[in-house]
Amino acid sequence: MTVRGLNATAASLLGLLHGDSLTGWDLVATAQDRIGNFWTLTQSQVYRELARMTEDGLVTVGAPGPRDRKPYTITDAGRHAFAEWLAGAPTHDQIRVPLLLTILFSDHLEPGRLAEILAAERAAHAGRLAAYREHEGRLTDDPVRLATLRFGIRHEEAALAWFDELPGLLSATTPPR
Amino acid sequence: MTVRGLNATAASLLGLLHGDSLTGWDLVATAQDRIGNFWTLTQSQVYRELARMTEDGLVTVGAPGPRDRKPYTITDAGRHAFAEWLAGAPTHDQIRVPLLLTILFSDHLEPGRLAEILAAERAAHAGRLAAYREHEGRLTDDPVRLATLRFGIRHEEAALAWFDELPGLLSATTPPR
DNA sequence: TGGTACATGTAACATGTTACATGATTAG
DNA sequence: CTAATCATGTAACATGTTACATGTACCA
Repeated sequence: MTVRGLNATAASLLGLLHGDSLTGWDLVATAQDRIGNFWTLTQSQVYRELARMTEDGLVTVGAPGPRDRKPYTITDAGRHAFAEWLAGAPTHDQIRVPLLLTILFSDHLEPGRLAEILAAERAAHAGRLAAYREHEGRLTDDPVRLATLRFGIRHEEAALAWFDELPGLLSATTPPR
Repeated sequence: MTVRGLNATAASLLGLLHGDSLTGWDLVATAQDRIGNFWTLTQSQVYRELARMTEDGLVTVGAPGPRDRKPYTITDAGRHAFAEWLAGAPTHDQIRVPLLLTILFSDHLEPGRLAEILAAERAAHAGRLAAYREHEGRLTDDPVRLATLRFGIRHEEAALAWFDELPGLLSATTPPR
């Protein structure tokens, strides 16, 4: 029951618990669906955070159902902790793009290999953009989800535009031997 | 001397060590300068990775200099491990945008608070973009660094465009009571 | 000679990842 | 009755963060 500060992962679980009670399994699925595009969390984390939040009195466990399903319900303390977390300034973004390291050190790479990597990465971004756009059409009713999806779309569009200007930027790299 | 796989953080240190030998302190500063915009690493991590890589024979420590400065030098094994890491497919991007959680759950927030948060975030992005653009002017000679910087610029431009379309997207959110 | 920047590192903890172990229910 | 899926969770490890402890050299 020690009071601990919420992290964003725990907070998002509490956010998802504001409606019905959900089991750990449900939470994994729901999180994947609702925030999976911009926030990853694993099964392990979910169960760990649930155990911790139970200890802290932010959620309560209901009686085990059919397959040992255990519904978690948010408490008033949980709502309060969530509201406090939500009203605080969001922490800084975390962006780590391994490809940029590859590019930065690409002089230690055979030229052909870089082109391969870039092509594969570009394709992955294009695929994600297409999936987002398809999703976009089916989200006309939910403004906040649309807003987060739009962020993803903008992000992927920017990535593609960048991929397309890359050859021009890097052409000077190739040493003229 | 157990062989361990490289992680991106260790690899980037090896990348930076391809020129001169550098001390842990130097590496922190150099990393901040060269990859700081898209890859964070702390002092603690640097010393930990250096200790580990020394154990693994990827780098060697030179004789302590003036202020107990210890120059680290990459070994052939280190170069090999780095080359192998670099040629591999980059791992997937890691993007975590806490603000998107804030927005997704913004119905639990007083309306005015959301506007405040958005304004502050937008300003932060605008500031970063300005800094990048200023930097851009002074980078005409280094194509790979320019390429990574351009990624940052594209990313920030996308963010700003998204902030500007946000009010329109979210206006439907406000329940008409 | 006293403060600042340099330079090392450890300790403790928080968070995230991967792999595994266990069993219940359901669908075919 | 058997395979797939649901559902729990632990263990071990990797990575990242924050705070602290220690001392050195330089500069005003």
